[in-house]
Amino acid sequence: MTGKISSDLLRGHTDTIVLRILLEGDSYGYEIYKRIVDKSNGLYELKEATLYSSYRRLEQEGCITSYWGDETLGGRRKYYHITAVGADVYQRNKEDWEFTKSVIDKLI
Amino acid sequence: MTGKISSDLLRGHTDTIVLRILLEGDSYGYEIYKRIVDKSNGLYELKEATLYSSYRRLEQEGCITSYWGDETLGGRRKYYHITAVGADVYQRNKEDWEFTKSVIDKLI
DNA sequence: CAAAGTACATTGACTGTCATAGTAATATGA
DNA sequence: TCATATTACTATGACAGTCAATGTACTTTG
Repeated sequence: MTGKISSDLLRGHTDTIVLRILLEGDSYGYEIYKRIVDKSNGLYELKEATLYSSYRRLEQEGCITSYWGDETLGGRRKYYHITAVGADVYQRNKEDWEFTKSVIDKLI
Repeated sequence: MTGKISSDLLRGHTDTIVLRILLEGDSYGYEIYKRIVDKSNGLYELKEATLYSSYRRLEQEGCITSYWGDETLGGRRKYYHITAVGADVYQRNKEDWEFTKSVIDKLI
């Protein structure tokens, strides 16, 4: 057991995981990153670059919107908010995951 | 539910699935393809091109060996045989999959 | 005051999947 | 018989998600 997950097995789940976190409330990039590391007990080592490209993708698709926090001093934070579209996509992705799991289990 | 699996969710499983089939005995490219379609009730629509690149990869890594069948007439068949290395890799991949499943389930 | 942590972002490389195309033989059905 | 489907293998180039590397800039900690 390597203790980390190959990026090929992660592929395609990043967006869903981000949406999942945003369902619990608005959050910003770095915090989302931290939440994922925490939630997976440090086992899911997805990289910041991967997340930022996920944010861009999700925003382009209308799954999330963004706004700057009102921190007047210190690092500015870009907050993300999940849209109705995003919630739908999350649900669908979750179902796809359950389905995929069962098929892979049959084949492996 | 689309009824098919997105290629991002499949990614990384092809090799393991091929190894799984070869554990049951030698087989050739096109038959392996058919077996996978069958086993998944047509739900796992992986493409031939994907499989052939998997064969190449697996052979380069020493996971499988190949030999031509002795069909004197008709389409020649290239048979694949799993090696000890391949069996090891299969086991490891299977464990990785179980592990990945649990982490993704926690995050999704 | 240096180092670590927070917070955002870009670039270009890598890799697995797949669309497309091609070759060539056999079997089937009209 | 002739067209079509099926079997069987292969190469090429595009695409997309992940990530390593790198950068900026501010704050906190030792």
